[in-house]
Amino acid sequence: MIDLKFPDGSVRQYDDGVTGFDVAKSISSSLAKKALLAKLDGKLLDMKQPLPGSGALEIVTRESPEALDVIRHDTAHVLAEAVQELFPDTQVTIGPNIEDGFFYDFARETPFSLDDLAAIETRMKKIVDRDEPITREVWDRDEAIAHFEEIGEKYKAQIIRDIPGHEPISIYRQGAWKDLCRGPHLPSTRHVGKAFKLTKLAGAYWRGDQNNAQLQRVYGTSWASEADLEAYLKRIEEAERRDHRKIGRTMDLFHIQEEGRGMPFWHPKGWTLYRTVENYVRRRTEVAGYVEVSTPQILDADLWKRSGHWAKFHDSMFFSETSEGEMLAVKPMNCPCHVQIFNQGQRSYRELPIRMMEFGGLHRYESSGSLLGLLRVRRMVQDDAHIFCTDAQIEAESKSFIELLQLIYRELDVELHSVKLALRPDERFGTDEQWTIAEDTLERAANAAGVEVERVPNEGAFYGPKLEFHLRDAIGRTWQCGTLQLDYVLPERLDATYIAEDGQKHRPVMLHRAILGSLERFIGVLIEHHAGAFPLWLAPTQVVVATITADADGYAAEVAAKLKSAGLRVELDLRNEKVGYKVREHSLAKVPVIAVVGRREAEEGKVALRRLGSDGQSVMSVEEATASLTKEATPPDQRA
RNA sequence: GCCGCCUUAGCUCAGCCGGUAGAGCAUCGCAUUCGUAAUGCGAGGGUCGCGUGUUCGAGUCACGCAGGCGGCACCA
Repeated sequence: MIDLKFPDGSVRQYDDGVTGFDVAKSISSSLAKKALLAKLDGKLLDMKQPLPGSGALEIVTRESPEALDVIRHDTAHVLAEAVQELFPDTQVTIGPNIEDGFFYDFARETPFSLDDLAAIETRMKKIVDRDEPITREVWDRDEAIAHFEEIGEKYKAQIIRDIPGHEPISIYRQGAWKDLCRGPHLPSTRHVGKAFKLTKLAGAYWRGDQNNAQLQRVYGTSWASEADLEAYLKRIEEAERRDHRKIGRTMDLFHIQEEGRGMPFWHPKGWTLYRTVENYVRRRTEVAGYVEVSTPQILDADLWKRSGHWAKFHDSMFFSETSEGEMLAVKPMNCPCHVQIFNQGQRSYRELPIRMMEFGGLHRYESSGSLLGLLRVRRMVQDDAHIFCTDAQIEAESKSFIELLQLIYRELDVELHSVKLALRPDERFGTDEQWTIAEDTLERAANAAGVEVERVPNEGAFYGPKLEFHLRDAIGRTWQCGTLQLDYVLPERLDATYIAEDGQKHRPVMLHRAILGSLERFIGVLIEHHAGAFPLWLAPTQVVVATITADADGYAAEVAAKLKSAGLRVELDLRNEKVGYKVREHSLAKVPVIAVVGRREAEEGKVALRRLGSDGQSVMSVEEATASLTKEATPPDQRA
């Protein structure tokens, strides 16, 4: 006998071997009908799986949050069944659930087309209607491998081979179709429901390696109810309206054209935003004890060979041979240049740490398929700095860097999504011992600054591990913006030294760090976070002075001049248009403040301020308006 | 770079089975001076991404290329 404790606190006894389904039925037949999964001591089980022992039992229904992942996973299985019914020459591989949905990777000669997707979706709904029971079986490993080999599912056979020896090989049958899967699953295909939609088609490499075969990946979204699906589709649609490329065009911020793929042209308004962000970060960085430098855009390739970048990255560098036979390369990164400045003259331990920063213009020949608006470009400016310090200074420097980054993100009002610790890659310089120290030090510093890190193997730079600070774009993709990298290698390769207290030459450690990452990417994300409606201090145009009739033209010009001389970015709209038209146009252009003036304001020496997003106005004197707007437009680091 | 999709006026888009290009907004002109999210009338604006082919005839069909979008791979 086993004891089961229910959510209401009651405890009942059941026979050994009882299933979740039996228990649900003993409570009520309606519960048994809508039961999806059994949750025993927090572990999800199939309804038809015998409960392994006593514990706290919960019957999971469609409404439970944990049901959603299983619904999504089962939708992927229904997708695979539909695909194999319609396209028998297709092999299945893997099909996990992901945020908001699922995907499934298929192996087949001819790629799917969008028409195929529609047919597959129709077939999926038929499979749901068929209400095929889903049942679990445990197979012998070798038999399972032989079976999948025999039916031509070589990817499945490979997956089974890679399952650790002690784990059971569970096979799920779903009507006449079956798949290797860990589970758990719903009782039958009816429970998948029809609140799903196949969304996109993509190529994806087997096991994420471009040397392997390319599979056909089908993405879909799946929800517990039609209403949730509708809400999701609407959310995506709204997010697409925040796309920085779209806002960049409508607000006239920047453009990119064919002749300069990945190389943004900044328009006057976009450049105003850019410089506002740049100058803000410059001030914050100076206050934090950095010195700013500037280094050449083009250098002899020899420097990049010595640093090690040439060997690893010359495929994505711009370079050319001069008429005199010199090989010159366009700067893809600033680090070696900063070491050159450090190396001038003899450094003393008394100077350390040296925090050397540069808004460094870089060019990288990024692969054509990776370019994306401002978020992935070939020409960028990094807010790059290198801290040359001693081992003893690493942790404190790291911690204060992370705190500076947090302050700046807070003041720019962007939300940090996650912090990753990218660990040693296969191709690397330096000893394992150095790597271990470097990785642990970065994690300790992050924790000291109150940041939890997610360790990701293999993703570090060739010279050291990285902390990556990720932000999200409007549709939820994450982008590395800030970074902190600990490097023992470059000082060695480029022979950087200082004289320590003992009178001997020592190697400094280098911390590579950026807060925004690149101005381009950061501003792309910034646009999407704010949907173009920036706080006053960032807005390219802060105030539009708009007239109601031409009578007020002279007064409006006076008002605009006063606001401008107070340092505000002001435009004057004297066009012969109705005030409603002007309000609409400037509101759509996300101008934060419209100062309307008519005959009345002109007579009384006042302005009527209208804030973006509100439909009221507040009437005040020009002096009051100037004072309050100037105060609000002050960058956060310069406020009292 | 790889897979799928897309490319028509400055922008957003319509153009059925191939018969020779259209709307709204924007722009320009005229009228209107009108108090908080679109005043009216009129005009101009297109090598239909580029190239080749099929055809009496191609925006429409086929092939190639380029760029963009969504993924994958890459990301110092």
